[in-house]
Amino acid sequence: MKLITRDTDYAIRALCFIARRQKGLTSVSELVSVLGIPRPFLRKLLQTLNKKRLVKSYKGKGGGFRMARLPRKIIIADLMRIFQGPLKISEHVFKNSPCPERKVCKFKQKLDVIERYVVGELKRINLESIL
Amino acid sequence: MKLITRDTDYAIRALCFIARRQKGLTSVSELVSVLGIPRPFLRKLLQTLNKKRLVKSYKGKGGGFRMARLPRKIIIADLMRIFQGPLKISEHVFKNSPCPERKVCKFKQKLDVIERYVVGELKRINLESIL
DNA sequence: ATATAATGATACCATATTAGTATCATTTGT
DNA sequence: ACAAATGATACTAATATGGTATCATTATAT
Ligand code: FES
Ligand code: FES
Repeated sequence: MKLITRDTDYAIRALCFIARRQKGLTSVSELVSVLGIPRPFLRKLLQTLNKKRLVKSYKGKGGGFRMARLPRKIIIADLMRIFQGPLKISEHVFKNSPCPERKVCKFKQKLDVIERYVVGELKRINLESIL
Repeated sequence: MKLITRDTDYAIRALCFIARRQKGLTSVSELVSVLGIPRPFLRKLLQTLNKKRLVKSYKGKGGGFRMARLPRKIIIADLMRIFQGPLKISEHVFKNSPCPERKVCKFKQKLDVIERYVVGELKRINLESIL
């Protein structure tokens, strides 16, 4: 029952580090030495963060990454969607097709309530609030 | 981000069916034909439910399963623990050892709040309430 | 120009978890 | 004795997660 996968977790730590540096770039090498995250994995994460425009990358010697927006505009729920897909916790399933009873299922209804709360909270957590 | 695995899901459906039958036993064959769950898988689930004393099994011809306690005493959180292990959603991890910063980490603190809510709610859902 | 140090793109591999099967033993009613 | 049920247990398949490897591209410094 893991809400946060390692992708997301690592990405958050990397972003925290980058965000704290007000000016200038942060290279993968630096992040690796500080955070201890496996280099190729971290590189992959940063590349997707770049594609998704959460950071801006600069190639070439002296290059690296900087934030592409204010930390308070970086929402944990968005990071989770990027690395983990849609924020859904309550899909009853019937051999890979959605359960036919889902419209009336009381259990699903209760899970939906939980889901709404969880997703709501995750949308409220931004990078600034955990710096 | 799946809260409920298929084990648990199937188990709940099976229990619902068994619980609705006030008197007498329910066999795996019957459950299979009604619920469409793969037979050996369902058998495995019911065997663990029996070991955990949520149902009582009867062997031999004409045998099957019945509830071992009132539906309202069957708690979803317990089922999840049985099939999915401890109810934890917020473990920051650092290459398989727990993260050293977890005591002061603001993100973890926020996840803890979410976790307490979720687990609290899951403990409140019982079989009766979803019949 | 060229060497170097950085990221981009992509494909691949390893491990763990989840989902499902198979087989044989045991019990019980007829 | 036989048939119909569960018990125990080991195995296999599929998927998701975590991590590597490789080569291409870009920018800087000399
Ligand atoms: S949605 Fe199918 S039984 Fe709940
Ligand atoms: S508990 Fe380690 S960074 Fe949050």
